[in-house]
Amino acid sequence: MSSSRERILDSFESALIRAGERAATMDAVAAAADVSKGGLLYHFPSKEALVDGLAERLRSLAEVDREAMRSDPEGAARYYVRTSIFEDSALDRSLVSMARLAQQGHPTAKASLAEIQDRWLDALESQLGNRTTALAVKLLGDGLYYDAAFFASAGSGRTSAGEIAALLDVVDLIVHAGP
Amino acid sequence: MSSSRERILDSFESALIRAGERAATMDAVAAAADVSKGGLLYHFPSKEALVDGLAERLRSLAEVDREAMRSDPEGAARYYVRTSIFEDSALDRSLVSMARLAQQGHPTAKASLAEIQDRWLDALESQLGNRTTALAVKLLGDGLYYDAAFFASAGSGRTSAGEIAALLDVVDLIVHAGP
DNA sequence: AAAGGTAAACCGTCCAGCCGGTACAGTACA
DNA sequence: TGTACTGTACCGGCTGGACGGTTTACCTTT
Repeated sequence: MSSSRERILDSFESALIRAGERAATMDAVAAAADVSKGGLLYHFPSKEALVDGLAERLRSLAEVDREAMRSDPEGAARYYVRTSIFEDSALDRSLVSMARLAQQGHPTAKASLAEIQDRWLDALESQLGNRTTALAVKLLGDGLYYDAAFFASAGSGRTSAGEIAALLDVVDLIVHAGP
Repeated sequence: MSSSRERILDSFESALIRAGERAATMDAVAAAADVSKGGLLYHFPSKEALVDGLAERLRSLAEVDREAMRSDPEGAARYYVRTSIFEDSALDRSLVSMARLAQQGHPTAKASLAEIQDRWLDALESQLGNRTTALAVKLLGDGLYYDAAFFASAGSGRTSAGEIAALLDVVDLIVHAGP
């Protein structure tokens, strides 16, 4: 079985995604992780520590993703939009849960997300050679991502595979038009 | 002075935008609206009623905006992206505050937002005559909007006016390429 | 015009319950 | 013997909501 520490972080993420920050209480997380409250506080002495743990995990996952984006055979732009459909990957979950915290005004979460966003934009720009093109591609992906994150539990799969394919054509159009 | 009812709704919005759902307590809203807690509960007998009040206001603001979009001289696509920069309008505030609630898993807020999103997409599609083009334009605007909503209090004006202008060129490109 | 009535628009306080966190004694296992 | 917990009991602070007044505005009736 995975370590208690990881299980706790997973449970914290799940609670955040499913029901928001308010429902992600220490008691709820401990119960979901099959750990006593004392056990939870042994690993993470405060809720802030729990958030820090999540932020660190997100940072490393995002770094791996940026590397994958850089070396994707279809190019960074297509990669970014293609992977912007919410498919419940470790990165997706980490990102959405951090977004939930950021929306509550949590400073650590906000800073963590802002940093990651900037790095993604930089990575796109360095490959596409153009700030506007990079921004347009990123925004398109972000729109897709946020919509999915918002309505994840509602109408599942609001954007179909066919629509994504068509959208990728639009991405090609934007990228090729760039100087 | 504006009516207590409107002032309460405004205060509720402000609290949600500035500090998230958790900080938007009944006490805080009452204090900000310069009304006693009893007075607040007179107008809105529960927190749910407060959300309903916000949802209704959002619905009517969104309807006005769709009408403006339909008849904009520059076209619906440009209008949508142009107005996706968060500029603290009544609609912006209403939308962001409802998004905060939706992120907390609030059913009314989720449904309200989902409905509005669909209508916007329909309005874009009916003018652009193409689903994919409409979706691309909408996602671009959504990305812009969500980013702004997330980092509103952080780096103010993360997307400059010049970048918006360049982005609007990209919008033209997408729209003209459509069949 | 004075008196009386009434309903809407509030005020201030109290309460049960939940939340994060503390404290600590005990336990399984390597 | 130390590490990694469990379980329980507890606390202060905050939250949504209930509730019983009180003020204000506007009629009627006399």
